[in-house]
Amino acid sequence: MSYIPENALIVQSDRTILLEVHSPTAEKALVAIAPFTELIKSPEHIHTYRITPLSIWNARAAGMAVEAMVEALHQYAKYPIPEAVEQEIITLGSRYGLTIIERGENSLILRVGDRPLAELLSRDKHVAPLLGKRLSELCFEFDAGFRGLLKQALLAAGYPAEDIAGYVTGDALSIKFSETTRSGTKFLLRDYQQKAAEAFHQSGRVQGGSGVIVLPCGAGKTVVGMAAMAAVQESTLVLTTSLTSVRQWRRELLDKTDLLEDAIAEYSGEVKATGPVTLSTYQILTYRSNREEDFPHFDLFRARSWGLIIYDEVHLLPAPVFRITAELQARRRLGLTATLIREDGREGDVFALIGPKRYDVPWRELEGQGFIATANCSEIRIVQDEERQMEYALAPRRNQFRVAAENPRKVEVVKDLLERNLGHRILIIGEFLSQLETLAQLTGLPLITGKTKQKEREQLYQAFRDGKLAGLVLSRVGNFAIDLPDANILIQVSGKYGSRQEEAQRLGRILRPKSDNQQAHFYTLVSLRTCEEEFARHRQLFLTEQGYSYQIEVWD
DNA sequence: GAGGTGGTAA
DNA sequence: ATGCGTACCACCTC
Repeated sequence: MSYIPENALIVQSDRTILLEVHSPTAEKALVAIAPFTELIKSPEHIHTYRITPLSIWNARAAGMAVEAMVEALHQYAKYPIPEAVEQEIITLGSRYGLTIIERGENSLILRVGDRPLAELLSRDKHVAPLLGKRLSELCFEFDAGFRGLLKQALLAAGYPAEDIAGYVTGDALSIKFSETTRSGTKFLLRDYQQKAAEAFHQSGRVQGGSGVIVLPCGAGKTVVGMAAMAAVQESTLVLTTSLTSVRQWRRELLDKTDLLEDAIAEYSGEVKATGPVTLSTYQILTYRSNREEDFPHFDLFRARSWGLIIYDEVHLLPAPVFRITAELQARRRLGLTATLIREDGREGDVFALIGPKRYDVPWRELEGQGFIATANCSEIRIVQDEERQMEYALAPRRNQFRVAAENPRKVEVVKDLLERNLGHRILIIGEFLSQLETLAQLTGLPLITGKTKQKEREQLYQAFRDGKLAGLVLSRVGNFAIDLPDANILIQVSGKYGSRQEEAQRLGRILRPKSDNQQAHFYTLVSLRTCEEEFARHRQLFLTEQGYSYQIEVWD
């Protein structure tokens, strides 16, 4: 058995790949395998990647040959590659492109690579009903309305289609980036943003595109969306998760492009307008007054001739929107996200209906180039007063978490941290309103909760942005308020059961690059000898998996 | 602008 | 691991 010690990879038969970070060939190995694998975790010494059918097909869609994938593994593997893994890459990888959707004279055509597959598919339970007349041994005609459904069915059958049938031309829209933003600073599209937009616009064999761009939080996904709009030059529908996000898009569009106010419309609960560029939310689209009814706001998709539909945070796209997207396959579609992983496991629908992954950049790389900040994480463990310990011990189990979370001694620690980080931009985030109210009072910082009026929020954000406020106290609104500017210290006084999602979002808050190169710091406060410790362990795991270092301090 | 509904976190 | 209970969002109607 051959063994090459200087190689960085260990390929295992469960389709995971271990990468030894300190190996001399680690960097090259990573570049070689990144296109067809997914990162699972990245603690300090060994990173874990995984090969999945979708990761292989994404690479194929990006033009990577099956042989190149196998070769990458052979070249950098420390031990021989398990036969099964090589076989899987070859069989799955070579399926991509065996089915092609193309434009016929009056309809769409499914072209199949070989006869056995044509027979197989024409008998497939889900594929067959969507196919129309068989034009030849290898070609089937089908109804253009089934384009999305057919791609879903083919993917489910294990033969993802390459769709080169092209797109309709939407209403023309003139949009370009401004050289200077309206706020007066010089605007330059970053290299990776440019590449991402190009990868989208020139992907596949047909000009213009469909697909997903994956970028970490804070890397400027909105800007990439705008670059795609500038490339397409047709009217655009932007779908987002929240109103805040809608407003953010509007602000960014006005700030960085030559679009005028009137060209950008908002379709929301408040205003139902459409324009050459229309911004809306998933929530209004999925609204209906009762379960049997149709979705009244789906008309928005037909309101204009959209040349491009942008799905912001595409990993959160709700199921009904998938359904309508299946009918909109002739429109260009761009998905933006920080992660392709969906909680409901419908990654395949994103692949089939929005499109393959067209571009991504590893977090580390952006960190290295200074586009997102590096973060230090500390956990501060705080002893409870004896009285409090008794209260904790006697509390019914379901209340214990709250007792621990609201440990009054956390206030001292917060005050100390405020002093230690004088002059920094500080956010304090917590779970329980009563605790946050106390904290706000004692620190003299303003509190923002769900009840705070939108207008007041914006004023406070602005004051914080201008440096007139040293810090803000936030309830869970802080998880969503994406327009919070440049903070570099985040203090988490209580959190939900160590929720990973929440942790990631909150961490993302402070990952925007700091002009003065200050390190971002994430503190989380935990009461000693309480259930908070367990949740903390959870979090440590998460942080280290994500490649962040953390320290523990004890406060007593 | 208030108050209700139904969704989400996970 | 899960899920209780709490908090929040965005929609609707009036």
